[in-house]
Amino acid sequence: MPPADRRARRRQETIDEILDIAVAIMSEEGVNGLSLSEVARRLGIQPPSIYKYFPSLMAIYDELFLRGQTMHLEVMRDAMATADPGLDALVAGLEASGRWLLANRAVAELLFWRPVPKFEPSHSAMAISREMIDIQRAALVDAVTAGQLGPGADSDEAVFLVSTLIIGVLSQAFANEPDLEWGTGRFTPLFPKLMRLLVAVYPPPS
Amino acid sequence: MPPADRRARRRQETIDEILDIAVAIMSEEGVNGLSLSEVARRLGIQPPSIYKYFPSLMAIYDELFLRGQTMHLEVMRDAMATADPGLDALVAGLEASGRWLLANRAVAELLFWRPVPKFEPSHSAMAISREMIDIQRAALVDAVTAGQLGPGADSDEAVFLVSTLIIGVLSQAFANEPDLEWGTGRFTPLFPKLMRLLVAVYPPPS
DNA sequence: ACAGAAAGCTAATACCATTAGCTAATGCTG
DNA sequence: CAGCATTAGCTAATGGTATTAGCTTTCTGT
Repeated sequence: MPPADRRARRRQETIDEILDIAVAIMSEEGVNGLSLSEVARRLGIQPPSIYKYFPSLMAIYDELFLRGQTMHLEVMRDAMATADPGLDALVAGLEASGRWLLANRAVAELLFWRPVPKFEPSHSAMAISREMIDIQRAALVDAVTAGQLGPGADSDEAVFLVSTLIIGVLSQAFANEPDLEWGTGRFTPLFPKLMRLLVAVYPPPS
Repeated sequence: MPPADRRARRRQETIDEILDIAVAIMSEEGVNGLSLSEVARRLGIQPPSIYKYFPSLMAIYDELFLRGQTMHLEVMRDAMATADPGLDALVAGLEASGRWLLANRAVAELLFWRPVPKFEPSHSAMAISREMIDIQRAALVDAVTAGQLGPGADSDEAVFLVSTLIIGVLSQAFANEPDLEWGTGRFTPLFPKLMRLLVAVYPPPS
C-alpha cells in the first residue's frame, strides 16, 4: 500500500468520525441540540481542536446536509432502478425515500425543515436537489408515455405535488409519532392511498 | 373602573409584551433563535428579571404554543362558520388555516414542526388539538350526509389525510419559499388541487 | 402610613462557540 | 536518517447563553 498520504487518510477518518458523532447527537438531542463541545467530549478531545477539522458548527451542518442529500438521492435512485420504469418506479422510489427519511430522522429534518436559522443550502446542494427533481420527472414522463398517467403528469407541478404528499406524511409522523416505524401509526400507512391519489389527479386517457 | 387588581393588570400587560417580543424575535431569527437575553434587551430590562414572569425559556415556548393553537383553532372555526356546512366549510376552514399558518410562520413551526427538543405539548394543548380534529370531522360528516363525499370520508383517516395535505404544502413553502404570500410560488397554489383530490379519494355515491 | 408583595437589580455559576497562541508529534524530503 | 514543516492537539481567554441567589426599591392594598 503506497502511503500516498497516510496523514490525509487519518484526517479523513477523524472527519467522518466527527460527522457520525454529530448525527448521533442530533438523533438524541434534536437537530439543534448539536453542540461542538459534546462532539469533542465524545471524541475525547478538547472543543477547540474540532476547529482543526471544521471551521465552524455551521460547516458541520453544511457537510451533513450535503451528505444526507447525496445518500437520499442514491437510495431513491436505487429503489427506482429495481422496479418497472414508469409509475411503479416512481412509487418504489418515493416509498424508499419515505422509509429512509423516517429512519434517518435527524438528517431528514436538516434536509427538509431547515431547523437551523441562517443556514442556506450551498450551490452543490442545489444541484443535487435538481437531480432529485429530474429523476422523478423522468419517471413521470415514462408513466405518461406508458399510459399510466395523464399528460398533465409530465410537469414540475406533478413533481411538487408528489414531494408535498410525502413531506406531509413525514411531517405528521415526526411531530406526532416519533419512534414509530414505517407502515405503523396513523400517518405513514396513508402513503399507498396518496399514491393512488396521484392517478386520480392525472387520470390516464382511458 | 374598579381597580380590581391594578397590579395584576400591569403584570398581564408585561407578560403579553414579552410574548409579542418573543414572536418578533422568532420571526427574525428563527424559532430557536429566541433568547431570553434578547427579550430582556428589547424590553429594557435585565435578563434575570424575565424570571419574575416566566419560570424558564421553555415556559415561554409553552405559552406561545398554547396561544398559537387557540388562535389557529379560532381562525379555522370562524372561516368554517361563514361557509355552507359540509365540504365548503371544510375547504374554507383549511384555506384559512393555511393562510394563517403562512402568515404566522414562527408560531406555525412551533405548532407543527417541534423545532425545540424536549418540549412536549401540555395536556391542555392536547385538548385543543382534539377539538381541531373534531370540527374537521364534523364538517366531513356533514359532507357525507349531504352526498358531497363518500361514506369513507367520515373517518379519522380522512382528517389525517386532510391535515397531511396542508402540512405538506406548508412544509415545502416554508423550506423553499419563505416570505412568499399564499397563492404565489410553486406550492401554495397546489392547495385547490389538493382539495379536489379529497373528492377523488372519497367519491360521492354518484 | 405602613407592611408586604412585586419587580426590578447585581453577582455568580455553568454552559456554549470561537479565537489566539503555544507545544508536541508526525511524517515527507533531502 | 536527520531535519523541518505541517498537523493535531493543548490551554487560556472572550463574549455569548440560561439560570439561581439574594438584595433593594417601588408600588399598592389595607
